[in-house]
Amino acid sequence: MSKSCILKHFGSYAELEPCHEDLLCSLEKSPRKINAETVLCHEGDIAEAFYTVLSGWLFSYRNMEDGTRQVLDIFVPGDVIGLREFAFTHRLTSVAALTEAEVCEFPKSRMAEIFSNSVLLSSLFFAIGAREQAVLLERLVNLGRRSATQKLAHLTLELLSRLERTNTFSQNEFRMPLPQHVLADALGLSTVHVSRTFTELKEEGLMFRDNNHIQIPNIKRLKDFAGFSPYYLNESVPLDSRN
Amino acid sequence: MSKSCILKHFGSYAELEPCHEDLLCSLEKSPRKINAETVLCHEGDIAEAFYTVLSGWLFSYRNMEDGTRQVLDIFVPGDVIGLREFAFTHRLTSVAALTEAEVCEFPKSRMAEIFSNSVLLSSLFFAIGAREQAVLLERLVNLGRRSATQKLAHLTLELLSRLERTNTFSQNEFRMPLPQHVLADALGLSTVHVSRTFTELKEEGLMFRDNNHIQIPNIKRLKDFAGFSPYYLNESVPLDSRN
DNA sequence: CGCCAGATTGAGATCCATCAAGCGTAGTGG
DNA sequence: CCACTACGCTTGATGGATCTCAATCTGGCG
Repeated sequence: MSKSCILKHFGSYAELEPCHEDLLCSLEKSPRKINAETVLCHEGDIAEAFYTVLSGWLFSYRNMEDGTRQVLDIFVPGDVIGLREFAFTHRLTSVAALTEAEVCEFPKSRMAEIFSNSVLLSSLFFAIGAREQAVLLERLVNLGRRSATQKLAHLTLELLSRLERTNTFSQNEFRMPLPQHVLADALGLSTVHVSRTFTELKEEGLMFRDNNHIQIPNIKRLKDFAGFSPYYLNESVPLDSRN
Repeated sequence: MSKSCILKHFGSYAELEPCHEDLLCSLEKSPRKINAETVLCHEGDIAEAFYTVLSGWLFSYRNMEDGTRQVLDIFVPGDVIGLREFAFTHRLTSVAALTEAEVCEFPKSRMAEIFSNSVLLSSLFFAIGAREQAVLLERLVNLGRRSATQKLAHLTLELLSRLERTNTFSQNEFRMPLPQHVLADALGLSTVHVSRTFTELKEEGLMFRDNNHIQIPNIKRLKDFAGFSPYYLNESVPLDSRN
């Protein structure tokens, strides 16, 4: 976490040369701390910047008229927040922090520099947008055609898989700082049912949760159960680094 | 439909100059006809090209292990198919035609020409990707937090709104060539329930469907009912056309 | 005329939501 | 140190939305 986390993230897609690293770093302003449970931006705000996540977890959501809420993204270190608002003047969703977090602002207007100076970085940004789409797609499948237990297992596996990209840790346990009501709003369930679903997964021996700590005794068994295949997160076109 | 439909689509986002038009057109191969009900590509195929839709409707889907299916995109003339596979070597979904259709292949590898030759077109492609994300986002909200009647109304309004971008027609009726089982797979419902839902909407006087023909007596009332706001489809940053 | 796919309708079952109560832990103030 | 509170989680009972299975209907088409 010492250097720009975005470099680590981008570097996991393609070999970056110093000129690319300089350009990327020049876009990031100095990091800004956010407390847990605070809102970074509101739906409808003017959208002038992206954010890159240095540390901590955040999530985006939409508040519905009937008082319910839909959680749309969950952001972990290395992610870019708000890329999709490149095409919009206003924020499509609100964003709030789940834990204490650090983000770097990154003015939207400077994308033009990327596009005019580096084909590789243009491709990379485009690829990251494409990957975000793949994640949304998979979540659509999750909401549309899976049971509550599968939904919960699948989302957990997705997050575990995404964390493995930039962090390394024991494969079968990790910290997932999402309270049950956030999971509920991400999966289209009620918080009560999320609780029941966790106990069901526990009784099946598939997954254990204690105070935000997740433990998975047998990853393969859980993946089979949830219908999870990680290729939508990990397989990617190698991009060469000419320019 | 005489000229490239993609020009019309791209032109609706920004003022295109002749050089842009030439570059775009040079990417498109000659159109290819597809019969209704045939598969254009399969999940897992090598993904070497995008397609632009000249005419007709298509959809993308994922077949699940348990025999169910999730429909993920619905494509209408002017749309780009497969942009998100820029970052993947293999197709994430299968794509099939709903009606007789014409598509133009567009080799993925040539995106590099776009990135190196035109900042405007790079921005435009990026913006189109962002807009696709916004559509997926909204569909996530739809699946997660709305009732069956709202889901169906919302999807219909989305398609109507998207058609209005490139076509012009009477605002309160249009042809929507999606059989009920496709709607069911798009909304995470059973076909039986889609049928019931249509009759419910009919009884409420909100929406009528007869043989793929949709009629909406009072658009505003339906939008209120469905929680539909079109800003995620229509509002966009104006991009200037330098370079 | 018969057939087939799409659509409708009915009855019963299932999954999940809602409401309500209770539990445990962390924090707060007296 | 001890109420007191607040929040997240759990558990039970009940109801509702939607699914499944099955039968029927309709329109197009060979």
